[in-house]
Amino acid sequence: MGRAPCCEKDGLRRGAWSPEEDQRLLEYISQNGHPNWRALPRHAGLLRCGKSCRLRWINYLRPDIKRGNFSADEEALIVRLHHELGNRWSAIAAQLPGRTDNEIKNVWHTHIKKRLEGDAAAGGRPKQKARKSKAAAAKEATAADSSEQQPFMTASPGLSSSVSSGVTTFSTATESTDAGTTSARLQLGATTKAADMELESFSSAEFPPIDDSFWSSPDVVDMGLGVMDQELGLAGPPSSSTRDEDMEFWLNMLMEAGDMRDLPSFL
DNA sequence: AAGTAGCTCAACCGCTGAGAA
DNA sequence: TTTCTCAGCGGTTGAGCTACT
Repeated sequence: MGRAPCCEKDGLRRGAWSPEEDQRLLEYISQNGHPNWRALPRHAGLLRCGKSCRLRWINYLRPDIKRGNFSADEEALIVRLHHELGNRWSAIAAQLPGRTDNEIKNVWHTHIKKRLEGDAAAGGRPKQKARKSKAAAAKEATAADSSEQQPFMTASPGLSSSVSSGVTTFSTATESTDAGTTSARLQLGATTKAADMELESFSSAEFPPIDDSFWSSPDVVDMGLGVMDQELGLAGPPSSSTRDEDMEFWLNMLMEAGDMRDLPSFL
């Protein structure tokens, strides 16, 4: 089967996008949408291939992209979803509103995976330098700005200690105070249709099929996230037994991170 | 202050599946 | 049914940045 080349290499720009290109793409899509990525750059006057435009839009320019570091509960959710779905980053991203598959993939490989491995190897706290790039700082600044614009984003000064007390791997010096901590939980109800389809179709010998109602059930929304509610005083009366079990679940998961294959028993 | 090593993340590459012809 | 085109996905890369020596 013949496959069209990604793009004609001749005359097309590659590499980092300039602000002008971003502006052009943004303006074009806001006016015309993106019915045809392949034709889009030509119509928009961009010397890029459609694929590049699509990636730039999805991973950076889309207005609903959430900036800033991943919160502890977002990371916890990623850990759980990765355990359930494997490297299906788009399916995982569908459960994290405002996050892209690329971003989640990067975070998994650069943060979460290392922490889990560190825990498994050292049986304790992973070593990670307290580093913060300019880009990350800028992102955080943007996140702080957007948190003012988006009421659902709640700063959580107490999060680091509270979460780390139960889930040691999710607390680092660089990521202790994130805006948007509760957004993932609050937006979980807004499961996208695509995600639903993904989850409907997901079924394997290793994992049982997941019912749609699973994702909207209070148990799931609370799983590993309810702790935050308590700390932040956001939730009603805690159901202590389930919350304790949740804590125990995450502890076990992270303690056993070296042997992730054994985890499906929690399902 | 300079050099080096390690980290982050935006972007690219190549493959797959779906839909149209 | 076969062929072709396209969008989307996951894996990988490398430039730029920061911490460390």
